[in-house]
Amino acid sequence: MTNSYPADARLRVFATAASWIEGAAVRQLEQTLQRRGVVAVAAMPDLHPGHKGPVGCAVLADGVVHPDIVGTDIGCGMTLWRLDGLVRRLRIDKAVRALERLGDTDGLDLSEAAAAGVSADIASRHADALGTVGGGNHFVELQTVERIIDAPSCAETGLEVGALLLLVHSGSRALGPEVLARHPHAHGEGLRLDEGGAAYLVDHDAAVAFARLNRAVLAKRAAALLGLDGTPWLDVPHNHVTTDGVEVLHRKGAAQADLGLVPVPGSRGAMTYLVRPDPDAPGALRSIAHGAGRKRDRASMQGKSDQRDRPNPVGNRVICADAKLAREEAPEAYKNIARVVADLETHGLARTVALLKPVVTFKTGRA
DNA sequence: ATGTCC
Repeated sequence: MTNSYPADARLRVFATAASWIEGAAVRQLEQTLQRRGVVAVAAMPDLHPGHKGPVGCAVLADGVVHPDIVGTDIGCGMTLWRLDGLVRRLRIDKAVRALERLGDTDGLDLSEAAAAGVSADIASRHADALGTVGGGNHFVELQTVERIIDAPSCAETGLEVGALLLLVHSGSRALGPEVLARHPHAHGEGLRLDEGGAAYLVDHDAAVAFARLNRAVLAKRAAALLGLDGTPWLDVPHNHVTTDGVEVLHRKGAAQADLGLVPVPGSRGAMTYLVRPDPDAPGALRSIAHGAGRKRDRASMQGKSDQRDRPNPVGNRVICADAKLAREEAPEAYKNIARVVADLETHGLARTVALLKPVVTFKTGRA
């Protein structure tokens, strides 16, 4: 059964019938099209309902910024680091014990804040948050290259089967909600760039920088705990605003597609697809899907098994001391990532470069 | 998503 999407020339939905999209998300798309200044919306195959609008879309507006499209987790995104190790030489139990200590937050090094474009004010007020994963769908994951799909691209980057990688999904922690609250806006009306929108964007950009630094600190800590040298490779936000001063491009759970390769993770029990986006794909607003997308909301997962010890096709170890969170984030709460990426390929938005397999997933060390 | 309900 296919969804019926709003008949609106401004809307493109990059999903086939195979990627089931909840009716509530489609209705939210309709509301998004009614917001002031919206000139185009690109919906991705991982689209699902969110708090103030659908997650998994890019929204282009003319002269107006809508802080509640981006929401609280300003700057959230994915960072991929390369590690100088091979999975066949990895001692899994030792790696699990090492990554369990990601929950400790003692002795964080703030020396890199200034170089990363984070002000001393923010760095000092949010020092305790720096290098912390957070909750929800955030994670740090040790991965290995499982399969090469695009051999020339992998040869070009030196990516080989069995290599180890770190994928970090996190955001601006408490800074994002603080920025959102500091810029009151009417739902649907947003803020014109010349009446408060520009001021929001200054604070927003600081949160984006803080989120990026937070991911880098997390990756650096994880590499150090594993005793492996790590090299930053990719950093791709999927919850933010970019603007040329007139057109305002919001991404809400949609990865930026003009920064090079993008890691598109499935659930904690599924592969991550490393893809090469086409930044000029017509109608896609320089964006692609940011993950598998939820197919079941968090509340509906309670009362089910947390699946922490259930074997999954990937066989990764999961560190998650919080049973409630483990249930919410169970693999069956998410769509099929292979299907989502197939939809991206069908529509010419991206090509798969390699499949990355989770080895150890860190969610949270505390309940 | 959130030093998430003190």
